[in-house]
Amino acid sequence: MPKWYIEPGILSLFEMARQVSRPRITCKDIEDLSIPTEIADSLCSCGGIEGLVDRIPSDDLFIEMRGWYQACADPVRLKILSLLMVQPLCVCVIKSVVKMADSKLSYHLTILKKAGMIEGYQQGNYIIYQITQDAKCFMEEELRRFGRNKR
Amino acid sequence: MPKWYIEPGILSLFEMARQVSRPRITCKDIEDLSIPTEIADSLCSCGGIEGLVDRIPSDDLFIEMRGWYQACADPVRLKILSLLMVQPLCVCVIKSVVKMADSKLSYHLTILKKAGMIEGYQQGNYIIYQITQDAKCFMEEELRRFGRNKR
DNA sequence: CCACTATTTCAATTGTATTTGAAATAATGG
DNA sequence: CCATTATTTCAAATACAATTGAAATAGTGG
Repeated sequence: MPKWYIEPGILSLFEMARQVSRPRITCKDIEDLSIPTEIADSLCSCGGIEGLVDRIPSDDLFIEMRGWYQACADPVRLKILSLLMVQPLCVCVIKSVVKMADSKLSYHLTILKKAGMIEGYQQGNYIIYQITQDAKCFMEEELRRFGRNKR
Repeated sequence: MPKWYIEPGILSLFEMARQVSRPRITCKDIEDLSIPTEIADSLCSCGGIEGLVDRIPSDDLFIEMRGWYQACADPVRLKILSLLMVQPLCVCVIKSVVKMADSKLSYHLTILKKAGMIEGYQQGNYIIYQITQDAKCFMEEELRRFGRNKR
């Protein structure tokens, strides 16, 4: 379990600092920034700026995540992913649903492929795309989340 | 439960079509596209192109989802979200972690705010940002997913 | 090998997101 | 009201992603 993982429902340090009488601990790396007491105190009890940084993932992970969300940041691509959740499809069927120029569709398919969200195999003249396991899990979860919010 | 929701683990129509002897049903909206038998059959049993479209969410939902992922599609913004999962923070503390020009940071904060992922309240001279409940749930789930994949 | 279809690649253009630095706003304390 | 600090806004410049149409690739069937 990575050190930055926070169990849902656990009282955050900030919430604790709010409830406890102000201890006014001073941490070396925050004493030069003059910040509100409430923030300063709870920041101190998690180890100051350093402690804060220790509790978050590495920059590399954020870069990896960025790639995934970037691929999702387009309604056409999300639609393609949803279509492929129903069943694997060849490009021409996807095209007949999303209705766009071949090269444009191919561009979006390439982006999804590079992000590891879909994969294609050739069958005769056709290329059949299917959604990857990772993307399927992600989309199931996300459609649930968004479906809940709006009816 | 929306009609496009698919219970995880259920045999997809595609998988079923694979196992059943080929029925060669013809649907009006796919008979003009000449596509591989395997695809055609399972596509028919889900109602052809029309049936396929019925099983996916509306374009509006994809547009809404796009907004969310677009906001996530940046390592700095993901880092800010992670920081705010530890505790609410004022801009100057965030700045001392992500180390960038004020206006740049403010730009990214605005994007997260517009996406409904963070919200800020003023406290004296400072503005304190906190992560919203929706964004917190999302990030917890997502950090779990990405944390699992790569150690 | 040829003609045909499905799909991708490429280079040029267009469009959108990000960065930058300067100026504006807003709260504070004197 | 003034000077100070924290933060945002704005317009111009830069960088990056998406669109377009033409050309290339790759499989099929004759």
